[in-house]
Amino acid sequence: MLEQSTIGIGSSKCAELLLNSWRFVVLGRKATARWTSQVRVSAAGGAEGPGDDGHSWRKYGQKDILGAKHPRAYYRCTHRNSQACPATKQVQRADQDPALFDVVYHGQHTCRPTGGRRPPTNQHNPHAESLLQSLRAGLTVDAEHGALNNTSVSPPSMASPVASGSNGGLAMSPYPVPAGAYAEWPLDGDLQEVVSALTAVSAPSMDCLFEFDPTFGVGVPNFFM
DNA sequence: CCGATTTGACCTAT
DNA sequence: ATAGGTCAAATCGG
Repeated sequence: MLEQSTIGIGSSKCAELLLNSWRFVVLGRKATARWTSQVRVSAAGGAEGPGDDGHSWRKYGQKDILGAKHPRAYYRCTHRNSQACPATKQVQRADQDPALFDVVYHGQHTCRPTGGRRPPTNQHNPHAESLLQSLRAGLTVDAEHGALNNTSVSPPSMASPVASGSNGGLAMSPYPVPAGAYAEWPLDGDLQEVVSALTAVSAPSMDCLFEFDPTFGVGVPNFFM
C-alpha cells in the first residue's frame, strides 16, 4: 500500500509526500520552532485550494500580506469552543504557481474527532503520536525537543532510490481526491516506517525535524503512495 | 434555524 | 505608523 522511495538523503532535507493527487512538500521551521509546521500543498488538476487535511477548520479571517500576491486565510479548529482545541492554520497561495498553497499549522489538535472518551490527545508518546497524527493529516510537526524519541521506532527502511526526478507528482491520480480519501492512508504500521525514516533522516538536528534548503535541489526523500 | 464565511474594524508587536 | 493577526456583525448556504 505504501510505496516509499528515498532519494539521496544528504544534508539538505526536504520531504515530499505525494498523496493521490495532492503533493505535500514539507518544509522546515526555525530553531525556536514550537508546534508549527509549514507544508506546501499542490492541488493537482484545477482544484481550488488545499484539500481536506483531516480536520475541520473554520475560517476566521483573511489578510492581504505585504509583498504577497494573494491574501492569507486564517483558520482555526472548528472545535475551539467545544473542546478548546488550539489548532490553527494559515493558507496562502504561492505567488508563482497558483496551484501551490503554503499551509502553516500552529498548535496541536486536542479535539477528539469523534467524541471519544479518552483524555485530550494522549499522554503516552506525545511525540510519536502527534507525529503520526500529523502525518496522517498530511502535515508534519516541528520537533521542539530533540527528544523526538526515535527510540521506539523501528529502523528506517530506506527504499532503494528511484529515478523520480520525473513524475513531479500528478501522475497518480488525475482528479482531485474527494474528502474522506484520508481514510485510506497507510495504517499505523506503515506510518511508523515513514516516521522512522523521516526522523532518521533528520535526527542529527535537535531543533528541527526537517531543515530545508530553500534551493531544494537534491537530496529529497520522496514518499509515494 | 443554525453553523460557516465574509469583511472591515480592532488589537498588538515591531 | 505599519503589518500581521483576530474579532464580530452581517451575510450566506444547507
